[in-house]
Amino acid sequence: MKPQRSNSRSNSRNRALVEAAADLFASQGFKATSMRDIARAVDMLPGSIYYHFDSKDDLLLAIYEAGVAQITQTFEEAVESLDDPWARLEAGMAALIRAVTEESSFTRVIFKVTPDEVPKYSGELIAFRDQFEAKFEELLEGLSLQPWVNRQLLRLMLLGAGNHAQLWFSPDGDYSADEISEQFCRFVKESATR
Amino acid sequence: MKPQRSNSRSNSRNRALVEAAADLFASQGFKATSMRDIARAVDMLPGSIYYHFDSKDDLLLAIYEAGVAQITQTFEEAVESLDDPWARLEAGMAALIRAVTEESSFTRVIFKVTPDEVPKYSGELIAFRDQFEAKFEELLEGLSLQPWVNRQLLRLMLLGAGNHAQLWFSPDGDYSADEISEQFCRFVKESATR
Amino acid sequence: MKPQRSNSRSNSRNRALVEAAADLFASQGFKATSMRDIARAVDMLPGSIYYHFDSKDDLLLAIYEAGVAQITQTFEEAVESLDDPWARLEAGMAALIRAVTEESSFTRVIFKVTPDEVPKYSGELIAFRDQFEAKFEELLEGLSLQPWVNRQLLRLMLLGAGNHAQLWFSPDGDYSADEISEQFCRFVKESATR
Amino acid sequence: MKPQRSNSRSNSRNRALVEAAADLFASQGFKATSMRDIARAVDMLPGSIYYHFDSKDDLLLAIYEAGVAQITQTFEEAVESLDDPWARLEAGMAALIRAVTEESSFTRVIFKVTPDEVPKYSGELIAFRDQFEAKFEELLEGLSLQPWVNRQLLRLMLLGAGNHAQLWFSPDGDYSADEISEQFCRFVKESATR
DNA sequence: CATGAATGAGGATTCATTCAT
DNA sequence: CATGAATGAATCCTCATTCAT
Repeated sequence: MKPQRSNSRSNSRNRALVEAAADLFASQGFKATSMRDIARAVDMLPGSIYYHFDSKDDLLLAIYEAGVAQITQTFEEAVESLDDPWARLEAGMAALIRAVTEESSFTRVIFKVTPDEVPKYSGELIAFRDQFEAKFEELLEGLSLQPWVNRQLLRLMLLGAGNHAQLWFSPDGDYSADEISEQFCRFVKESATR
Repeated sequence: MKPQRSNSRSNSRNRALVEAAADLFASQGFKATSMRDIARAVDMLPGSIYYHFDSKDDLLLAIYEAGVAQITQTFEEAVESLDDPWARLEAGMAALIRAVTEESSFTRVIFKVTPDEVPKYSGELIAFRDQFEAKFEELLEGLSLQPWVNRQLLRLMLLGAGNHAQLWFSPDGDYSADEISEQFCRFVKESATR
Repeated sequence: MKPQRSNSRSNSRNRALVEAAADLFASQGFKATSMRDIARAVDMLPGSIYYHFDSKDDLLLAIYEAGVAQITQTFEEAVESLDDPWARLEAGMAALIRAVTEESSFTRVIFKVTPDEVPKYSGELIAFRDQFEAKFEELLEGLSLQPWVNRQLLRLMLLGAGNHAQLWFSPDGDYSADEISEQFCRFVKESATR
Repeated sequence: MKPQRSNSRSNSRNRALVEAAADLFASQGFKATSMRDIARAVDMLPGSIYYHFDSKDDLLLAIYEAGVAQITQTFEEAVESLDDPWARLEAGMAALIRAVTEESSFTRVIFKVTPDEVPKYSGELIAFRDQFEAKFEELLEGLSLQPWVNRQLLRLMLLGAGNHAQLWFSPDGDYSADEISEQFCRFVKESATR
């Protein structure tokens, strides 16, 4: 009775829909955004959204997917041309901060909406997050560090610090994403390399 | 016309009410927790809650207030007996991680529910948060650091890293709050001092 | 289990209670005024009102009773010293307008709150209203009128006109209750006599 | 961001909805009528009403609008074929009495529900009322009256008398709207001319 | 005389969702 | 592709009232 696999025809309206939803989820949160809000933003009726997506949860899933794809790409582009592991870390960190703040709302949704808000897909959402964190982990692998350094905790510290920027970063503020990244990484570089 | 300091009589039921609400807000989030949920948890009727608090928002305000009081106290107790600035930082950081994770749900609410979820009181909630962050800032003032260190960004990094622990920390996990704090602070200490 | 006949001990608090309720009923209406509103106005708790009155409806009943007593007295005082039937009509009409507007809120309640808002006592309330209207009717009996005049409709016209003043009369307006009454009565006098 | 002229699609159900609401508002009052009551009357669920109207207040606004349109039309039809100012007054007055009593409940709502019951729209509601009263005023302008007559007070007297009929008029009673109007106007005509 | 605490029913409104057209 | 109309359950909250103390 409902043959399609993951109901999301990709045409112009569909794109606008996802973008509007991402904007709203990123700025107000998932629960606080209603289907009405989204519909209004794309000049549609609430019911019409269901032609494109089976549910609000599915919409979020699509946004997460697109967001991870995007941040991964941004991340890789920032890093691929660099050889020095520390330069790569710094570039990656800067990409994270940008993703969490300025960049498109797709990426911001990933860090704003936590998987446990959508039990139905929490597994998938966590998987998407992990997918990105794995990229980040790779970055750390390239570093040669002092024996006292716990790589897992280092990763968590940097991720947390970067993530947190979404709460205080302002494009008009005193620091750019690059400057912030440089400062954060310097603590690690100066301490963890003899 | 009637002073009434913000409707919240303090007796046994009232306490249970706030605690139940804090538990739920901390674990499910503010929006996702209904007054019904809270009422059920304390075996009350939803309407009865309004004898104790004027609104759901006011409940959150009370929790924030209690949470900040508690974390501030925990924080100060952890730090006051210590003289060495780095030892103080480490102890403070550990207190933050504990507050964000194990400790009573009151403190967890502060880091889980963001002020912008409650427009009516966002000002007050931010003030409560700042109150704690000021304590944290004091800690950093005691440190003598290299000239390249930006104290503001350092504070933000540590706060973010600690804050983030709420998402991954597990009391049964590989590391204790103390161990995590020690690792985080070591990056700073080893790099930022001579 | 509840011996008292019409539960309304008359002491100071009781008086304040009825007055506050009358004020609120007169200005906001019966349905729109909550027991909480009334309690707040006399610095009591909502539950405490029930020591004095058995229900909100009973409160209204008491107000109606007091209101009718008062308007009747005002009315009689205005009229008793006069002999000329037309002068009596004019004075009575002026008393009505005052009752509906400036005078204590007790009388205003009678003309603002309609009996059908309180099914339980609608009979009693109507009786109270009739009690006053009877006074008004007496006034008309003294007049000698042309045969074409229907006394019942005349009464209804004057009552309606006076009643209506509650909606537009202002103590700071262009006309006093006396002037209004004089104008209204003049139409009747000039046409209905010889 | 979206004009939307005030949410009220016009089709069959919508019409039934407004009519049912008008009936209930006219007979029980605005505050005393719940959305549940209205929904039950049209065999809908309470929530469904909100597809057609944004709020209970908006429903009242729509009814007022329709009511004023209707009474204005009735009024004009009654008056337009007549030339004699006194005949016009009498016809207009009769139309008012009918509007307040027998006629559709739309018009009755205007005279039963006072603007101050709905603070949000009290301005608009007053404007609607004024719109009708202006029609009534025009009627008086055509009359040549004695110098002692205050046209404003005359208007208020007639309006009040007519308005009041809603409380006592019965279609099965002793008098028709025409008879009542004739009697009321006669007082004015006989006194105020020559 | 009154309070403190609660009840239970009902208030308006919002929600994600459905489905015939 | 989308709408127009509705559902049903849940939302926060307010109500008049009760009753042990």
